[in-house]
Amino acid sequence: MPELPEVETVRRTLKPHLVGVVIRGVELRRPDVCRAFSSAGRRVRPSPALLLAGATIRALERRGKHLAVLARDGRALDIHLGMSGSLLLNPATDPPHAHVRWSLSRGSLVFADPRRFGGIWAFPSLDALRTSRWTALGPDALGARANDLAPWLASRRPLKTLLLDQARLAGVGNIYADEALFRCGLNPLRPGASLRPGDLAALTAAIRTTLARAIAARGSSIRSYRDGLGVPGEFQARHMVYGRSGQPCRSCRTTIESRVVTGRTTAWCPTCQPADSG
DNA sequence: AGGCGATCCTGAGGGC
DNA sequence: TGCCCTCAGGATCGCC
Repeated sequence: MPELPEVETVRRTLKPHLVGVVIRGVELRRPDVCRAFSSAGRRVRPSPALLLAGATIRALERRGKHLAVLARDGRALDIHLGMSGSLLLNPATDPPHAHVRWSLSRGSLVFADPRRFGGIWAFPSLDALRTSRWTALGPDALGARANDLAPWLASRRPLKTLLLDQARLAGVGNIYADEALFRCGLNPLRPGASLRPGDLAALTAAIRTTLARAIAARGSSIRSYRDGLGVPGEFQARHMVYGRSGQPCRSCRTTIESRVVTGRTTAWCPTCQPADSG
């Protein structure tokens, strides 16, 4: 479920409640959603200590769709919400599939993930996290620059595929790829190599604007997404193409088309995003 | 290189 | 009511 705007919203909603807080204990109800590493980089068995038991939380950071929880003593967690994951502060009752629960000096934090495509990666240092889990991530999409997209001009892959590639640009998923392409009028099936330099600038701006507006609306709640306090987002009401296949374009009334591209349902307006324009 | 399908999972929703 | 099928905000792996 969560792409960059949702993860950023979780980060922002949790931050004021978590920074400076002490983690009293960690309950690993499903240890298999956790992967832990030693300072030598070796895979080790996850334990409460590796999942920040006893730590004071120093900061929450985000890169793409990854959320990092950093402790004052250096320990670091990388949390990925996958398709159905959530991080909830002080839930009244535990949500279904609550796999990890942190007891805090004030309250508690729960990681739940029904489909278990997400998970928690524990590292002894932020450096270890950055040089392993985050090393293959491209620049964060929220600050995308035209230069980041320049290599796309040499690719024959469709724009949709390029946007989903986290190694090129980190944070864009299925919703915001389609929404950003609509915003700049580019057809998702066009190869990167068909773009002109001006298109790169327009696409870069569209990515940044789409993500920023989605964050301002606190993300998109299609079915299950909630922020760190359990509140749904509101950006889904403003989707122009995602989930609107067969409905009239909100700009020109043309019927929205859809097709599977790289395994993901892709929606676009054939009039606003013509296949041959360029 | 890169494209494709299968795979990891559970749950919601539609059709019958 | 129940069963079966399809689909879902992600990412990885093996195979051509």
